[in-house]
Amino acid sequence: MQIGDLSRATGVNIETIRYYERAGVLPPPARQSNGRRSYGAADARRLGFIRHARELGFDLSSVRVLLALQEQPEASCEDASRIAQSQLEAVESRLARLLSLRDELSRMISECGRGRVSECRVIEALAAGQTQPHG
Amino acid sequence: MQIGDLSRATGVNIETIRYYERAGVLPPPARQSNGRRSYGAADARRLGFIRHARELGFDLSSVRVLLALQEQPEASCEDASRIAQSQLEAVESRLARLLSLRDELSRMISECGRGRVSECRVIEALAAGQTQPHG
DNA sequence: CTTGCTCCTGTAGTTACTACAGGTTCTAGC
DNA sequence: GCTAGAACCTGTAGTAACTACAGGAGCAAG
Repeated sequence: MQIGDLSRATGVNIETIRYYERAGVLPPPARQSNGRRSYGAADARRLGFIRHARELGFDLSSVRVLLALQEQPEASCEDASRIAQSQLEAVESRLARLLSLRDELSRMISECGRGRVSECRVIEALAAGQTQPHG
Repeated sequence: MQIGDLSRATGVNIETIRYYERAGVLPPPARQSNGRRSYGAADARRLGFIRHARELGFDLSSVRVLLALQEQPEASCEDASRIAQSQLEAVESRLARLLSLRDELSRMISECGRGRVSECRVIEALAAGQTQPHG
């Protein structure tokens, strides 16, 4: 499998695959006699794992830890669970934040009189925010 | 007001204030005779506006547009409303995505047997994801 | 044998900052 | 007047996770 095939198989950009190799989450693959990268099914599985973890919001350093854990099946599961737990907490706090943003944006839009900017609630809402406390 | 005062007044990092000047969202301020930046109340208001917009998830190019609109009060409100509307849509889609991530993470964690990695549902859940379609 | 595709390396650009190096200026205390 | 230490200045580089491009090589088809 050349890099283009792996890209099509996994939906991951070619440049991103090479980036993952530089970043140390994909091992340097074997090379064909002409110097081109040669991948196998294991690489596709690993890349699929990485892609899914990234889509779940794990950063590459967490992915590295998860991959290392995966390679020692006798190790404890707690590290993986802890990473997922902290990821869940981050997701919960992003959720709470986004919910309040949605409310504020909805309110801004519904209050916009569709008149002149001087009467526009959108800009006023943004300007008003500066006096409110923020955590 | 020197840059440090403005920073304390708005809660925006000094380096970030200088960055905003380079990025063209804060106008280059007057300088004291010693070359130091000198700000007024209008700058603090503008920076508060920028900060609030950034907290709402607007990127700097949207902030630039909103600021430009703000400066021509005779213009139509529709541009501002449209920016807020597209922002709302982005927030809604991020919300939907995060909600499903939360469910998947919760499930992963609750199914983790807290045994060996070989039985770990967290890693398995990530590996399994690769065969599922993603939009 | 030329066109065009895929691949290679290496570097620079992206966003929104943040951090540092190396230098100047101001302020307070002695 | 002198010195220590803030606070400020410019300019550059680092961050994450890519993305894009320059410039060159190999390969397959017509």
